[in-house]
Amino acid sequence: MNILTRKLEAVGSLSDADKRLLDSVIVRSRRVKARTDLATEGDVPDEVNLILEGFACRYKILPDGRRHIMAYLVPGDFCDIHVFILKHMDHSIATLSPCKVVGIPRDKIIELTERPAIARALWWSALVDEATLREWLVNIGQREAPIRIAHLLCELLVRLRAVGINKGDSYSLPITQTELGDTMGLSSVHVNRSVQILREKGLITWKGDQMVITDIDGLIAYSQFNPNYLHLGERAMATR
Amino acid sequence: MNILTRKLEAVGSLSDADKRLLDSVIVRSRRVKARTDLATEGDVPDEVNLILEGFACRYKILPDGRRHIMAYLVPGDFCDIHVFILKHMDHSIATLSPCKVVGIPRDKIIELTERPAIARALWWSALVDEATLREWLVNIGQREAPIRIAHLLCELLVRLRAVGINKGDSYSLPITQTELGDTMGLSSVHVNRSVQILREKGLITWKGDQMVITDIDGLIAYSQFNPNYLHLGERAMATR
DNA sequence: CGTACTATTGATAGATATCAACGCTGGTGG
DNA sequence: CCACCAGCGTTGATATCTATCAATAGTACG
Repeated sequence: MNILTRKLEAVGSLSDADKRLLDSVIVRSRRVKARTDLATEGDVPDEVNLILEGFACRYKILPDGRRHIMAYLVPGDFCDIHVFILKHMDHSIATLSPCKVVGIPRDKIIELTERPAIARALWWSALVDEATLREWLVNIGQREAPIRIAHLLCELLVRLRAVGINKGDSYSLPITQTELGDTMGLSSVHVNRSVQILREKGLITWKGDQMVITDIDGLIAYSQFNPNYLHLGERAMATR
Repeated sequence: MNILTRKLEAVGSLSDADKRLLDSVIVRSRRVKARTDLATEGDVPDEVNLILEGFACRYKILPDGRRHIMAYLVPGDFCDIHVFILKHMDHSIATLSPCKVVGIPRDKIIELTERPAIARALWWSALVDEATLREWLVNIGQREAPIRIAHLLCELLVRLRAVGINKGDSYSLPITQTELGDTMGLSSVHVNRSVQILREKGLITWKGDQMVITDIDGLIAYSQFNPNYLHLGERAMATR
């Protein structure tokens, strides 16, 4: 079962025909180096990118050169579905790590949306993306740095678990502390000190790409994490 | 022309039949007092609320009692379209000022989405809401307090202008400084001082409900405001 | 074996929160 | 009609959080 199917089945089961259709869109995937734009603000893309492996992000650059990362795109996530309605990209998308990506042409997407179960799952996915944005807004607006970071780490575990690319309470987090800072609205120095607090509390280990959550219950409690906003069914929540 | 039609026509023109259908959903509107929940986190609403007059907001309450406002809902905005896909509300919705609201039953919404032009306009509206959320994330994550507030004031002018309820560069902003703080991730004291900076710079006047932007070009420049993310067509942008 | 990026640390500056107090205003009950 | 009360805006003093600057060390990579 491909990763997209796995993600969409969290919403509701799909017929064999639906699954075959989903398989058929994942052909001719390409490899993309780390830190490469998949789409740039102002673009009018003609196909939709789906991440198969690796981490990508949505970001904006401010006039003074600062960057803010507004979303992480992990395997199973679509980059630019809005293309069908909104003319130009109002933000950019870039890989963070090396990625495997597949570009799905317009026609194929339309074919997908003609299947009610798939259309519903895609709509669910878009709404969850929006709910995640709202939670990020609260996170940045209200929580102080170490808690803010801890909250993100919980979210990522749940999201990666939903597509089965966690390893227990560990996962690959191929980003730098500077990138984490651009995500959390913090300087890289402050991220460093905040991460050290999480380490000292015995909540996590983070070395290279490997994020190990050593005390998941502690991390959830510390970060006030409540996964409701991800709207995962019971099935996905139980999957380890 | 009702306010919903006005908003949706910013995307593309609608047929007379479409307009009549839109008129038909705005019946039996009700008045709601200020500071009243229209939906509460955990609810499973059965109809969709549309704001006709007044300001409402999306918000979440944190375990320690803090509140974060994640969106302003102004006339023409739908509160809870996601109801069709996501079971329960992952946030609450409340009026800020006295409002006129209409509850649109499920069936009516389905009827609306059977019209291609209306369906497209509703989809556009949802995508713009999401783009707005991304811009708010950048705003809170990267800009300091007075600029952050200025940016919001620019956005509100553009949005209210799009539905024709501005008065030149002035509009009714029926919220307190504390509520503005809950929106911007700032304390009310700091909001107060930041607003004074905007006043001293000659950019705005704000007394009671009346927000007067006294130097719109200055405010746009100061806040680095770029309305691209609102994806308004040329028509809406030119409307005063 | 340089080179460049990343992580880390210390010192200092700046932004924002918190606490406390006061005046103003609008509503409300006597 | 007036006294009182509650909420809001405002101000000052102080504490806390976070950014910036600068330096060092580890690490990957050509």
